[in-house]
Amino acid sequence: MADLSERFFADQSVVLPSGGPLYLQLKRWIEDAIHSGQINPGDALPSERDLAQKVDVSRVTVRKAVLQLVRDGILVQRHGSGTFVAPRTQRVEQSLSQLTSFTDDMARRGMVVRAQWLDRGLYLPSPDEMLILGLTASDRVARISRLRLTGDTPLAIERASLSSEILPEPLAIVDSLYKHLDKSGNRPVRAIQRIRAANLGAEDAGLLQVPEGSAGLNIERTSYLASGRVIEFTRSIYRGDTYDFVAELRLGDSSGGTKP
Amino acid sequence: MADLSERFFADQSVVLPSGGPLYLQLKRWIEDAIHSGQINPGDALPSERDLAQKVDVSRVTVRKAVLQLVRDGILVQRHGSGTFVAPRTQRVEQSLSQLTSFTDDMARRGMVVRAQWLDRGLYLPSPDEMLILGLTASDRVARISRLRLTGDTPLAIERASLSSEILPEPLAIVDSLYKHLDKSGNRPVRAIQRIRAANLGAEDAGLLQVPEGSAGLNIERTSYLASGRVIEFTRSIYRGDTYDFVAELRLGDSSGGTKP
DNA sequence: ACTTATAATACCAATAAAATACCATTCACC
DNA sequence: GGTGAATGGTATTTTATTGGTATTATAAGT
Repeated sequence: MADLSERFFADQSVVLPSGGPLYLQLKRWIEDAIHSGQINPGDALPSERDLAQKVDVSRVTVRKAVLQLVRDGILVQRHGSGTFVAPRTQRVEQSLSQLTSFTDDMARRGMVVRAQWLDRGLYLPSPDEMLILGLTASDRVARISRLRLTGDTPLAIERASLSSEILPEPLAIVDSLYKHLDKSGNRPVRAIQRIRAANLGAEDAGLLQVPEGSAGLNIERTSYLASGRVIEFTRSIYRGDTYDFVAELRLGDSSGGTKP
Repeated sequence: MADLSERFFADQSVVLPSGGPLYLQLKRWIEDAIHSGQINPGDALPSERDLAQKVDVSRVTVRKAVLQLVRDGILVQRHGSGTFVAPRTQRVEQSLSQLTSFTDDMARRGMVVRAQWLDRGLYLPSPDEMLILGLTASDRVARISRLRLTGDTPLAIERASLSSEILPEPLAIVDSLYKHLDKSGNRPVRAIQRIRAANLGAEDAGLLQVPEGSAGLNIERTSYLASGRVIEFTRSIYRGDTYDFVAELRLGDSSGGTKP
């Protein structure tokens, strides 16, 4: 603890970045310390009282700065334990979530992506859909399927299923499904994704313009609202030869224990 | 805040890293004693009560330090017998479990996984290996490949490539590649992973006992040292029908930070 | 004059750290 | 083979440190 504060305050003088209220100066300063690598994910911040004494402000002022950083997901607090820099995994997950947005992901690779509707409509739910979306046989399910392409090269097939209660008019979707959901207040906050390899059947292979039996990436994603309710179930099939899925892993440190 | 330096100094002339909780200071002291050769693998530590009395802390405090070292694989305890320094080969780096997650992952599904060597040796590097590992045509590359199976069902093929500088004797590997690397001080801290679908060629399909052309998950992983240097490059091929890859995503919040 | 944001003070609650007392196992010795 | 002194293992309690909250004072903006 004392050690950390020493490190923490070693380079910078006790003079805060100027301008604005104290707690904002302090917030910016902590952010800088994290971004510049002086404090790393998993590290503990000095206790609020230590920080306050060192910078010579009241503890509540420190707290106000810290709380904003907690709200932003930069810091994590544990009552009775301490304040810690949030693990990078959250940020990795955030970057993974951008896979959610197919268009963004491809645009990052310099490709212009267009979509072509395959189907939009209300149907009787399949057993799978009833099970996952929690529907009864008398409910209706909204299905949206489209083909993603760059130029004339098909890249992926997306088939989304939602309760008709959430998406009563599938034809009303013009832009992104997620934007549409967001406008109606149904915003997914969490998703479980399963990736596996599969050989493409005749229909999918035809749509993707590859030989039947070619390898494809099969990604199933179930999205949840903050309430925990399932909002959407999507099965995507990517051509194995044009799409890959990149992720960064951070290998943990075994050095243990509770950080003071 | 208490500091044990003086107490240690009284009996042993060891400079103790000061600061932090007592049990952490003690833990660091024991680690140093082992690393500096004052205690050797196989040797017994003083009993917990003796240590406690010598350092003048409670036995539970000693125990907390010892338990962490046991958890890290540095020490081994035998009820009624004593505490001993673990032989080097037994030390398990928990941190690497995320990398060698294959076994854990399968174990979690109730499967017992075994491995079968396909190849271990030094070769002339392929262009890919030269590029990724930073080798010249006159360097040699160490290749390790093995088949993972449950019972008699093959699950995956792993092919790792390393610089011969890092792994001069591939045949010396008996257990885990990562344990071996750790012993020689080459410890990966970061990895980039690429997942894609691919149709299996004749050789791989034969090893995995599936028809040629079946879909497989192709995972390429490049591991980095803390210095940023590439240490290892692994291509794994999983059977598409027996392995899937599940991940949880947290969908980011687009709302910005504070607006003063 | 009133509201708002900021900052300080004092106190509450949860957790970790450390100490105490007691239980279970091993193993040398009789 | 029994027996006891050694060992590690566990439960409970006390204390210190941490974040959490309510209240109050002050300065700036309207």
